[in-house]
Amino acid sequence: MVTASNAKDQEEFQLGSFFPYKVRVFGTAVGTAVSSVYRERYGLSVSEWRTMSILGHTQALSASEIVERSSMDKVNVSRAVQSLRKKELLRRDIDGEDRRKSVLRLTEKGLAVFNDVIPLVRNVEAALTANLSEEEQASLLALMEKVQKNAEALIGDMSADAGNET
Amino acid sequence: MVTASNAKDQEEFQLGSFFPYKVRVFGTAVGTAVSSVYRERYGLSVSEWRTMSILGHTQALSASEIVERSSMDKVNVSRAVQSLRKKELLRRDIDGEDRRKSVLRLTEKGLAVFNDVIPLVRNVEAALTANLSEEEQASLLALMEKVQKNAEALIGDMSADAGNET
DNA sequence: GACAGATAGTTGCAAATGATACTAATAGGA
DNA sequence: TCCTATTAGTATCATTTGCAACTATCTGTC
Repeated sequence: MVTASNAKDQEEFQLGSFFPYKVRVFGTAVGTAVSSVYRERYGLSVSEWRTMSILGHTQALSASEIVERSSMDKVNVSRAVQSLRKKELLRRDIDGEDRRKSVLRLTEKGLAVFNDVIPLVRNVEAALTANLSEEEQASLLALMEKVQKNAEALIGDMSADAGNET
Repeated sequence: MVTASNAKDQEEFQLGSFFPYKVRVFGTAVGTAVSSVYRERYGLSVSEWRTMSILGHTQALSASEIVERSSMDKVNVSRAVQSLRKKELLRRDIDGEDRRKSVLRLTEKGLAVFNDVIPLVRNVEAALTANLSEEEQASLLALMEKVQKNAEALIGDMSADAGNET
């Protein structure tokens, strides 16, 4: 038994019990369950849905304000806006004060779609956590947030390393 | 106060407190933290990493056996295999009994890469849950699994509805 | 032993995502 | 006023992913 610990460490890696793998599978399942609702009904992508749902209640924001609230980057938002305009769900005007800025709002059609989708996604949301107690739901959210913070810290570290060797 | 409940339901949708949105943001952060490790070091994609890690310890599987163990579909696996072969990290032979089947195993080079990456991803895994107690980790996994089952049930229902109207 | 179906894996096309570079407009000095 | 740096948003290209159709091989039945 000379080769014990070292060889074992490497040999026993099991994808199925690897935490990040489980997270990804979990996230994909949840994401698919929700997004297929608005995809099937209205052909909306995730970015489009996010954009709509942020505009839905606040109305009239610029693209960069949407970026701030949606964890999407500006490229993503720009494409969602284009595609929503093509579908006539969203209208874009130019800010009078600053002509770089857009003023985005849902059209009536867009608002109608949004209001139609809301109860559907709310149902899915409810079904996802139906068999969890209030405490469990709160705990799940809290733990996810904690892990997410750790992940973001790691990502930050890595890009810092990449840019800067000092 | 005539318009109370109905209007409110629709108006108050907040993306930031929408459970599936939180899950997606969480999953993306975790996924990015891990995959950038093997992407930056060896240019491996998630599918490639999964394929390697399944072959790593069991050795010599067919593509469809990888499909069963990886929550990837066969297209995904096929492409990962191609790309790993191009990098000479994986070797494919043809099964003598059934010439449709492939026999996949890591090359020496592939095994070396795999063994090199394992401690790195293990570190990330540890860092992600460093500030969670054993109980919290167990609870997080259990709750994710519960929600995931719900999500899979929903997805199953939806595709059943789509195919079949009776 | 030939033919219908099932199975293993591949290919091609379209949508989605990420990273980088670019254009247009504004702001802040000198 | 003019010049540089910033900011808003768009365009470009490479990767990734999903879906559907396709090829090759095998199995079972007649």
